[in-house]
Amino acid sequence: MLDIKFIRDNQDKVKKAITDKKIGLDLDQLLDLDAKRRDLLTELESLQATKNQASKEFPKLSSEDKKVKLLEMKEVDTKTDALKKQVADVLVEYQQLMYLVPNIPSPETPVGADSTGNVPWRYWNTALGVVDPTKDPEKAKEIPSKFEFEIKDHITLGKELDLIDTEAGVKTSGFRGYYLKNEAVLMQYGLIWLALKKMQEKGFSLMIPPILVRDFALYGSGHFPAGRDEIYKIENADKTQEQIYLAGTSEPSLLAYYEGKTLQEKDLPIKVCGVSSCFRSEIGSYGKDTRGVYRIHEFMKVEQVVLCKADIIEGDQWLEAMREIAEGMLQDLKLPYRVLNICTGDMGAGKYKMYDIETWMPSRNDFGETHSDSNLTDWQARRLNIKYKTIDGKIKHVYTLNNTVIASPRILIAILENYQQKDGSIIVPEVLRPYVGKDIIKKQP
RNA sequence: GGAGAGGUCGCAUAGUGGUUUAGUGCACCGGUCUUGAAAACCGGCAGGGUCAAAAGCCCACGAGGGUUCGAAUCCCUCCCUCUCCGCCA
Repeated sequence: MLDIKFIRDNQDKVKKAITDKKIGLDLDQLLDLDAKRRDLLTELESLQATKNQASKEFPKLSSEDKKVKLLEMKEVDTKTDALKKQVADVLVEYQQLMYLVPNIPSPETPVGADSTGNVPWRYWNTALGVVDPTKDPEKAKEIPSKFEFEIKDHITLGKELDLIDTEAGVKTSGFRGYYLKNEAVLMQYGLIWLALKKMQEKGFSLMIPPILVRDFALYGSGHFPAGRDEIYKIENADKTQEQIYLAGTSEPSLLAYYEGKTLQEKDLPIKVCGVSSCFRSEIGSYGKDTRGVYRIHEFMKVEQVVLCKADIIEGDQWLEAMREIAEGMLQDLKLPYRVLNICTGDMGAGKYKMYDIETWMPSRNDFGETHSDSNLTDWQARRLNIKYKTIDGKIKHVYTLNNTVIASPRILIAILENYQQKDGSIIVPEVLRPYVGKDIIKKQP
């Protein structure tokens, strides 16, 4: 959500953001409603002032005057009631539109219609380290893993080594269901453990947040109303109960922890790290990535969230800091990856600046998204009413940022495929060996 | 599932129809004093809307309705929290 005053004063910027982000919103309609809202409120306020004044004077009046006053007030009440209804109606509509107004993208964000507009700007692998593709495009092409033999995809590897069973998963859970088995289970928990330890060392407080959430949390994070289809709604036997949802990430709950709070500037930044299951309906992507465990309905994720001062420079610094933490995970795992500057058409409505990190997945012969790093400035904080008091006593909304630390099993695709050997075995990444208890996963004879 | 008690500033509380522009304490911030700190004292310390801004005005005591000239206070509905009992990983 943006400040209505900002919207009024910066209509061109907002309209450009709506166009660039391809949001279905008529800003003029919102501005008309806003004007109407203010007119009605002014009118209502003057009626209320009349009423307040009359009530104060009432006890002092003579009984004759009281009778006259009562009649007058009845008229005021009638008008007030009618006006209140109008205001309420306008406010509902106004609020609905306000929820749709996108954040203004950063000056560094490329304008583009879809994922083809995203700009890769940083590549990495163990051998070459960081490569800047603008300076060294040939070297960037060398980042992906090379194989001297015909590779297998994670589905085949997972089946042969008894690590992933999608057939049984589909039988039990339906389309996109899966079972993780044996070393894959240990790897997933090892990854989560490593991620949590790293985040604690970086000064983040660890949380296991609720993933069953009320709708305010999803409105707050920006997943509602636009992304409603992505979210599972829980069917309650008791229909009178409040509707709850299965969140697709711990971000809504991590943010909702601070909903309605006024923090102190000295307590910022707040750094939290959540671990949770994540649920996504994947409605709207039925035909995409149907094989394996790339696009699935449930997975586990360690997520980092920062609440910082309302300062563009500081926000940018945290976006980079969180990107480095995520890169650190991939570097620990020695997996080749690249970082993309996400363009306007591929970023969410609330985002100011966004990076995706994509990890090399040999069977796709491409990088696949494994991390998503976003700065939402105060867009979420306005929805969630998360403020702080500055040292000189001003009230401002915090900036919020979030990024993946590790998401599994998607990252297992990269691990299994990049670490596969000619004989069909998989070398366990060094950092995971203590958790898996072996150096290599071989086919059982 | 049954019974009860509550929801007022960060926390704790006062407030049972008009003197409430919602009081007090703790915490917090600033100051005086002090070598520094503590203590004491002084001051600040409640959000939202309207407005270019300030003043003013309006709204806000869980939410929504109602009674009343007037509601934190009375009534209704809902939500939430806590306590006890029951059930339960």
